[in-house]
This record gives sequence, C-alpha cells and structure tokens, in this order.
Amino acid sequence: MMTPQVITPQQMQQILQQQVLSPQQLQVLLQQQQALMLQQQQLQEFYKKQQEQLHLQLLQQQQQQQHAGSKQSKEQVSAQQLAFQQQLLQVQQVQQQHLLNLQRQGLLTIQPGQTGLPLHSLTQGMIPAELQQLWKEVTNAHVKEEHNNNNNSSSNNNGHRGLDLSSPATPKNPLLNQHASTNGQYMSHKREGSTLEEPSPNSHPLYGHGVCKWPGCEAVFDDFHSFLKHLNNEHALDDRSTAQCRVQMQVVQQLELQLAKDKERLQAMMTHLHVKSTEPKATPQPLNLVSSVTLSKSAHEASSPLSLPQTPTTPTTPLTPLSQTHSVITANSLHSVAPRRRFFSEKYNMPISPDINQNKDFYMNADVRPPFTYASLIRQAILESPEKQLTLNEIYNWFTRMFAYFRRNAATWKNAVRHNLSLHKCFVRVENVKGAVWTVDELEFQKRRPQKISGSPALVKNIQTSLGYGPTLSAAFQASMAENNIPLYTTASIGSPTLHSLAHAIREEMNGAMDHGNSNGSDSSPGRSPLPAMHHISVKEEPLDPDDHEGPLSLVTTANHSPDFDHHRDYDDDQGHDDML
DNA sequence: CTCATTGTAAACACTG
DNA sequence: ACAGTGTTTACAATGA
Repeated sequence: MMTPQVITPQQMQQILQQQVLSPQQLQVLLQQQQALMLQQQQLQEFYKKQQEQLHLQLLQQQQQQQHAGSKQSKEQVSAQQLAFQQQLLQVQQVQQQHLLNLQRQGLLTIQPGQTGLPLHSLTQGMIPAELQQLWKEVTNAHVKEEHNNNNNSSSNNNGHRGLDLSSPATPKNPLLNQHASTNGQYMSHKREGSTLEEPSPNSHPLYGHGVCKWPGCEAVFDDFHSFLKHLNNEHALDDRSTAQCRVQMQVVQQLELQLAKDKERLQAMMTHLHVKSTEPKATPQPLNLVSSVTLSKSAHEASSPLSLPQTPTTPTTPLTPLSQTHSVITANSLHSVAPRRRFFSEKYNMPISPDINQNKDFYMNADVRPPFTYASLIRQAILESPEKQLTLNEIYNWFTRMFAYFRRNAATWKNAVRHNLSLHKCFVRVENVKGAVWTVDELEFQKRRPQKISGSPALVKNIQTSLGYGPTLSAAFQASMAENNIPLYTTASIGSPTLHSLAHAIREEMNGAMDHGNSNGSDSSPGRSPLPAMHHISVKEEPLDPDDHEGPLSLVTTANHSPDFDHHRDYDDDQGHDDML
C-alpha cells in the first residue's frame, strides 16, 4: 500500500499498541537518539555543501546567461530551489514528528524556538543517500510548472509530480522507516471515544483510574484535586504542551485518514468480490497463516460497515480460511455460517500477532468476535506489555481496548479469561508487590501447538526443537516478539538479556508454583531427543537447568517506571461502546 | 465413536 | 458485606 503520509498504518497500529516504554525500549531509544544526533551533524554538513553547490550552480547559470539577459534560468533554479524546499518540508513532517515524540517522552528537550524547525533543520531526518537522491531529482528533473507555496500544514496530499519524496523515501530508506516506526513507540495515544462526557466535578478526560492520562505523563494521583493541581502545573500552556498537543492532533489526523482509506479499501474489496463472484473458485489456500489471516481480515473488513447482528450470544464467526469461503462475501454469507462456539480454528491460535496488528483497527471498532482463542488473546496481551506481564485487570483492559466485541458481556468473557488463566499451564501467575501479575510460559504455550498444526509433523518438530532451553529460550521469546512486529525487541542486543532473565524468572516461578507431574511423558523425553546435540528438548519436564544466570532477579523491581497505561481505558462494561462505527 | 480443546456458566475460596 | 481474583467443576460444541 502506498501511503504518502508520514505514518503508515502499521506504525499507527504500533502507536496504538505500544503505550508504555519499557526500560529496554528506552535504552534503545536513547541509542537511536544518539545515532540520530550523529546523523544530524553529518546531514547538516551535507546540507551545507548542497546549498553551496546550489548557490554555485545558480551563480554559474546566472553568469552564463547574463549577457543573454534571460531570466529563465534564474527562475528555473529558483523553481528548483522551491521544489527542493518543498521536499524538505515533507521530510520535516517526519522529522518534526520524530522530534516531538521524543520530546513528548521527555527524551529530548526542544528549545522553544525549535519547534518551528527552521529550514536548515529540515534535513535532519535524512540520510545522505536520500539527500543525494533528492538533489538529483531536483537538479535533473526540470520543474515544469510553478509550484505555489502550498505549505499547508497537513500537506499529505502533495501536489508534487516527479518530486514526491514520500513515495521513494518510504520503501527505500530503512533508516527513515526505522525512525518512523520507532516513532510509533514514542507516541502514546488517547483514544477517548468514551470520554466525551462533560467534565463532572470528579472526573476529567485526562484523569482516569488515578493516573494522569496526558501523553507520556502517567503520574499517579490518589486524589482528584491533586491531579488538577498537577494538570495545571505540569501541563500548562507552554511549548512542551503545545508540541504534545500537536502530536496528538497529528495522531488523530492520521487515524482519521487511515479510517477514510480503510473505508475506501473496504469498498473496493467488496466491489471486487462481488464482481468476482461468478468467477471460478480461487486456488485452495495454502496452510499459510498469513494468507488465511489475510482472508479472514478481508472477510472482517467486508463485514464491518454492514450492520452486524449485535448478538453477543451467537458469535459472529468469521470465515474459515480454507473450506468455507464463499466467493461472494456479504453480510449474509458471513453470518449465515452456522454459529459456532469456537472463535476460530485453533490451528491458528498461535500466531495471532500479525493478524491482530494488521486488523487492530478493525477489531477495535467492529463488534466482531475476534477469531482467536482466549488463550491466544491473553498471551498476546501479555506479550505486548512492556514487561511481559500483566495483572488481570490489565488483561481485561487490553481486551476491551483492542476489541470492541469485549466491551460488552463483561461478566462472560472475563470469567472466561480467568478460567483460561487458571486452566492453562502456559499462564503463570507471579506474585508481585502490587499483587499478582500473569506471565506467559512460552514453552507451555508452544507445547499445545503440535496438536493444532495440522499437516506437517516436521514443522511441529521443528518448532518444538527450536524451543530448547538456554539461549534458544530467549530466541523463542524474541521470535514471539518479532511476531508482534515490535521492532525494538528484535534488536537482539538489547532485548535479549532482559528476556533471558525474564524467562529465567518464569522458570523459577514455574519451579515453585507448578508441580512437574504434568508431564505425560509422551513426546521428546530427554533421553530420546531427536536432537541429541541440544540439551533436553523436553519441553514439559521441569525446566530447571543449572542456573547459568545471575542471581536474584526481581520481576517486581524491574523498573515499573511505566505504570499501567491501560487504566486509561474507560470501557466499563456497558458504556463507551455504543458509539462505535 | 473417543478424545482433546475450547467456551460458557457457575460454585467456591480467598483477600483487601 | 462486597468486589475482585483465582480455582475448580460441569457441560456443550467442535474437530481430529
């Protein structure tokens, strides 16, 4: 999807998803920031050179045609300059957002005058290669028409022809993309669909569950008045606040934009599918998660604008990826599928992350039952959290935040969540200072996969054997998080140690909490492991290996500097969902 | 058919 | 007493 705007939908989803920064993320951010600083220096130098070059060229051309008395070249160069500047303006948006987000998180202090971002700083987000490319375009491609200074604030729809920077920059520039994607990490968001109410004496849209909901603030107050005090003091009208406000505006803008685009896409999809209805059936879907997921997504999206039967007791089961797909996707065909109790085929319960990420917007707004098991959803919620641990209430909040479907019938699904937490061994309860948090024992979770994945036992073996202990454990964690499309976590050097200790922590906890009599001893006992090279592959036997890790880890003290942002969701069972769609 | 998994409902215990 | 949390049991639906 070509997205001319600065933020891609995926990034927006990450924005929505990653609200809290873990210490590891902060570390990564700092490193990236340092790298960015370096870049900025280089870029400024580069830009200076380019400007000199431009001036030189200008002078030369002036001299050349001075006698001819022609002003054309001058105008031409001016137009080029203009175009160049406009491109830079575009880049400015990316860069500005990045900086603002940094500032928003307190990682960067921007001087008051800097928020305006003078031209010379526009290039800060660009790498030399890109600048060069841009320069080439500016200098080579002749500007055929006058560009009026349409530096409107949004400028998403640029009028530039061959000089469109956004399109080449997006796919071409991994660095820029990286920044942009990490932007999503910084940007907290507020989706205050349910807080439109008038400010009552003891409530404030920016105050929820004792936490200041100002982006990036998270200050905790037990008293509403102290919050008000804080709000007036800390978030007064200053540059920082306005900048943060601007970012928030951009977030909203982008969301609206994406909504419009998705609607358009949906329309196109539906028309397309209608047209295709008479055509021969598509080739059988491979047992590929992505494809099936995509299909389910399209099915969902197709159903989204249609008035969904709001019958929570009869779940609107999405299409089965393989067999039950009809060519024509209509509301009827979608929901005429016999109501099933199950969410979806549990074959697909494991890698829901991509789907969730890709269809987040949909699930957030459409009252459609997500096609995943409770266990998968709970796992996803926990893995998405910065500390890979959530309290029960935070899990609830995640459900209500991510899925419109779970904003009703709270008693039912909450019970199911608790039931699942207790029932499945893959969910480990960890005592904490604040109470108890739930973590995911990835090994246990993966253990259930073999039965789910139909077809390829080899694949199953692979998966299982890849879940050995020690280093591979953290690898499994990383894989699972890469699955979450959380780029920061895949930066191995940073994510690994923490995950390691976490895994260790979980294991320790398992040692204490779980009796190892759970093993049915059927598969892969240590003795006859299919991979003798590895240590025990036995996934189930107590994973108490020699402690190669450092000593006492404390899940508790792992810098809970980022309080549960989840609390700022106010979906209290029966409210805040009637405004959907 | 059996069996495993999942969802739902409900009872119960514990805790603050 | 009450709500939230956590465990457990029972049962139905589904699919392998």
